[in-house]
Amino acid sequence: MKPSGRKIEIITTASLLFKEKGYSAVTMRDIAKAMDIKAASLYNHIKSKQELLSHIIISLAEEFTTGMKAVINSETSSIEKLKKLVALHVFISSNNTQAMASLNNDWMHLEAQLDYYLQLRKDYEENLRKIIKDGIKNNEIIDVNPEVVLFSMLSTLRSLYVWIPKKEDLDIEQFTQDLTAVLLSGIVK
Amino acid sequence: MKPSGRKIEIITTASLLFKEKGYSAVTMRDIAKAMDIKAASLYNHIKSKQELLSHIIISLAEEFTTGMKAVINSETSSIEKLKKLVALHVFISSNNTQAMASLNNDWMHLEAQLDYYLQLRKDYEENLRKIIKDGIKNNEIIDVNPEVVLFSMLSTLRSLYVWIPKKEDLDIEQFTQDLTAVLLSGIVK
DNA sequence: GTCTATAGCGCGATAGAC
DNA sequence: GTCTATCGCGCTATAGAC
Repeated sequence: MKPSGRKIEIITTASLLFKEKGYSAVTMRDIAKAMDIKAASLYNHIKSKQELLSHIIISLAEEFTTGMKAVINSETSSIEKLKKLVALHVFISSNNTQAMASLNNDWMHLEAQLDYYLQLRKDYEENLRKIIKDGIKNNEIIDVNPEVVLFSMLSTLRSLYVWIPKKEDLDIEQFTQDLTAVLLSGIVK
Repeated sequence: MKPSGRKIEIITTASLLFKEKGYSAVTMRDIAKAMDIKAASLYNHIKSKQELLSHIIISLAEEFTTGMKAVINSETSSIEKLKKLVALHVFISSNNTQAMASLNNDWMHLEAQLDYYLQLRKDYEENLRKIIKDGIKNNEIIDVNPEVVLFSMLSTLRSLYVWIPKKEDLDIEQFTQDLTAVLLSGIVK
């Protein structure tokens, strides 16, 4: 059930504003003004402000879930899986820089879909944790607390949306390579 | 001008709620309710809601600035400076887990002090960038895009406040060591 | 599909009693 | 130092004209 036409425009505009100020600080009047219409007109296309947030966050979260499934089902080494995940995050983040902000910062304002979101998030983390632990068992990854590795990787991957749009003319291929190298092999010579 | 007594309690309560829902979604009535008083009573101790946010963010930002100055003035290798910065972030974050949330997520709602905050933040990043670039020149750090290193480190360090309180009985010493190892030397065996 | 008008509510903040 | 009462405003959302 992909929304279309005017509704897409509203969602896109909302994402942009949610990124700047956060869901709670953005009003329907702000969204309308950015589209040069009146706030009441928005309701001809959408049901509520909450519906906007919900659509933005859930569709992105499901995209990550789909990507994670593909990685898990690919029969490669743990390190190779981590490399695929870095690429997945760079890909999704660079194509959804605004929506990623809501996913990261406004999920707590979800209402009906909050539990579903939390489940997707928990499953994603659990899958990543398993990849890391398997890598340690396989002797592919150093024997350090897997929680520290999980935290460090996820923090960086979740912040990509802030960083990517700041760098003009970013070569995504090159960037993915550099980031993978730094995350996996560190920076010490 | 350290605030004292009841004012401290208000700031502490506000930090806690700001972390849960963000500045804009927290009302003065929420803060008052958490303290078992009425919203109007808060104004006997503070000037405005904005004053709360401003105090929380600016005092923390200045703490980071002070820490960064000490690191820069310490005459050691670039790698040693990075290690000190990891320890600085772990130290400040573990002692201010709530306030760190506002620093990271609600700075855009600052009014009078927004420009000052942005300056502190810019200076901090600039100082870290210089440490990294010097490390590359010195042959201490691998020759990769310094922006990627800057981004990756800062993302992880800025997320510590989310992660630290989730781990009960965290051994801060051990954690700092593990995190430093992962950030500097990577995870590949 | 957009408008004007407005309902119904909650917000930050103030006044003044105790 | 906390209270009750309230001001003035902005919010989401709806009703109904065009």
